Amino acid sequence: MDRISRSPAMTDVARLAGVSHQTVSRVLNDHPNVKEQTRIRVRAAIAALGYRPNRAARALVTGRSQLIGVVARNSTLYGPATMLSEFEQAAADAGFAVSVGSVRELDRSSMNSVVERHLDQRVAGLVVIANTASAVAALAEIPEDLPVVFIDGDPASGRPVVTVDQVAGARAATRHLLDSGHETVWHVSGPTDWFDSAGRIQGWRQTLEEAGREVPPLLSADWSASEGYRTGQMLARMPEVTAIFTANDHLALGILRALSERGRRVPHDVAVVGFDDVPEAAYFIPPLTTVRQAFGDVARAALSLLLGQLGDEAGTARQIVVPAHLVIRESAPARV
Amino acid sequence: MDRISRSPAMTDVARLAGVSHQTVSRVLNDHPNVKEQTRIRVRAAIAALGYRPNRAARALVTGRSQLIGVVARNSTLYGPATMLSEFEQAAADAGFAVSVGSVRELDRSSMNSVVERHLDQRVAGLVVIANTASAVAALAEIPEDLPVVFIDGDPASGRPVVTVDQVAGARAATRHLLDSGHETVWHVSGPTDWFDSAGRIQGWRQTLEEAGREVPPLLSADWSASEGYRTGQMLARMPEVTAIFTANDHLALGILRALSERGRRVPHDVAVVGFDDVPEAAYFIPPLTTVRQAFGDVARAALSLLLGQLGDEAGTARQIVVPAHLVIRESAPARV
DNA sequence: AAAGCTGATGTTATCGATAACATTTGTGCA
DNA sequence: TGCACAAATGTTATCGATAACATCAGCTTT
Repeated sequence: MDRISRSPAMTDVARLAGVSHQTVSRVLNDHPNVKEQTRIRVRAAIAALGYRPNRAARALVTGRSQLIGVVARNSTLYGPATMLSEFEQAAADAGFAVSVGSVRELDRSSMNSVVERHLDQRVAGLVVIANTASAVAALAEIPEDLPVVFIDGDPASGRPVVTVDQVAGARAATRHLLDSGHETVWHVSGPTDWFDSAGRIQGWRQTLEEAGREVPPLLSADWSASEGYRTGQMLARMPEVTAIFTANDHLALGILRALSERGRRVPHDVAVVGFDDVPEAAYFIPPLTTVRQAFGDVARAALSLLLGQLGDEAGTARQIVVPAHLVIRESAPARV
Repeated sequence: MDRISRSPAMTDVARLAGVSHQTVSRVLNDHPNVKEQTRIRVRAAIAALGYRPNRAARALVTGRSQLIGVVARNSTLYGPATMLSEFEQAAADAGFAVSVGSVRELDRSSMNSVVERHLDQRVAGLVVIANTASAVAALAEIPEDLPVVFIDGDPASGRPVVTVDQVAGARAATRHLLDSGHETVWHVSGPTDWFDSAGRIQGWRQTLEEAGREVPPLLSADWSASEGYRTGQMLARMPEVTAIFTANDHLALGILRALSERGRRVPHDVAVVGFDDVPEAAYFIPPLTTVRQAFGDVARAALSLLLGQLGDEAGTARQIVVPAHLVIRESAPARV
């Protein structure tokens, strides 16, 4: 009766194949000591019944799940969303499922509750998109023995980290503007407590200093078009500003609008370079020169670092840096 | 020895509290028949040990997991990404974890493999962001008895569906343009096989017909700024085009650029209305009038429909429609 | 030919929870 | 006072897999 409704278990397969359930388990786990003929018979029984191993039972006895938890602050932003999607694909290929845990704020209690939720599920490992030092600090509760990989985290934390080479990206952007003949480059950064922002600021400043140029005051904003606009309104009134490097494309969008309202032409009067290369950056007015980050590579690198820890291979890399490269469009063309 | 490393189980709590493990289980599940004093003692033991119930064990014996699978096509787009994030929050509040499964393509085999992955995990239910009829068709493999909710799916499918009122949104947009004095409104739609596109087309067409206006030929594109630009280049050359309603904000962005290049002023020469209200829409040049969808409401509605099915309450709603409303900005102001 | 492997398979214990049933304790009422 | 019934708690079976150990052929090896 209830045999029909219940989904088949290993013993059902065993009965049909005329073997013990342990042999079925061996076939499933590719254990060598199974006769080829038996293996085939078991496989046939599995297919016939549409058998599907119960992960809960497996997790219970082995003590490990095939689940990776991802903690993200705001998976609505282009970067995190892309990363999450890419990561899920990579994890699936490696036989892992991905459980997400978004958090609205970075305070300790929200972070802890997300981590708790993941621990409840007995995730095998955690990937944390931790953009700020405070996020890293709020994660103090993560047990030492749980494998973790940080994306964009603090390289000095001792935990494995995957980062985009923000410094090099920012250098390329700044260099490009100087090479186009600008005297100096202004920078509108993201929130200064973000690692990403810090790297971009550093690359920008270094490049100016190495070229012996004046370093204008740093302007910082959140990542939104809205703050870009407000900052842009100010910059648009300053005739000495001829080149602006912004920490992301949405800031750049706001700045472009402020410049346009003020009648300052881009790139003729002011050149603008963004960061991210969101899909629509090519259709801003004018099309945006920006720095592209290889999010797919970041996701795959994070997975490989995590799998390295799961396999307790002590010798795996602790830090991976993924390059960023300049994409030149009209907002800051190759030459003025 | 190994007591230290192993995370505490229910029996450990029971021993410390001086009760049986079953009593611990009762406390955990808020069973009424537990003396208050015992309850307190057990709670204290739980806290003291940092005990955390093993979901795998629970899932094994109850036969149901506290896991909801989400199938999304492209969680990088603003809509799906926002929805996913909101959904995760809502699910967490209800004690459910969320496992994501993205697919790059909508073909049958990718869809099936995602569903398989979720079934392997014994998800309690599935939420499918199925934007096209083909996606729904590709999901034929979902077992009849697995609770499923579609977001943006086909209302005629018989499965519970949550949709945004695309028709009403499109009507509001079109109506607004007509009210501003335009003779007719051109529409650049998304891919015509998307339910969203179909609803928006329908609302647009209805409104024009009811007003006795000429219905211009339908232009359709994918959702990208890139195709918006190409379509915009064509529209910009047609002096009779004075009002354009686009199926999303990124298309609108491409069109704005094409119009700008051609020297057609927005909104003076051509008014433009988008759809989505992405956060940066207010900073397009000019700021975009658009239709906002309440993605958070969609996510919560989907969750409630799903939980309704899990609780086998037969009488729950089968379809929820979430409103959309017009946000007026400069690309199509209140009056010309 | 007996001892000793090794490969193939089966048996039983186990993970950590809930379900079902059993037992003890407590309370109201005739 | 004692009986009936409810409340509180304990005992044992169970879910479906893997781990550990046991068994049993069929081969070497000396």
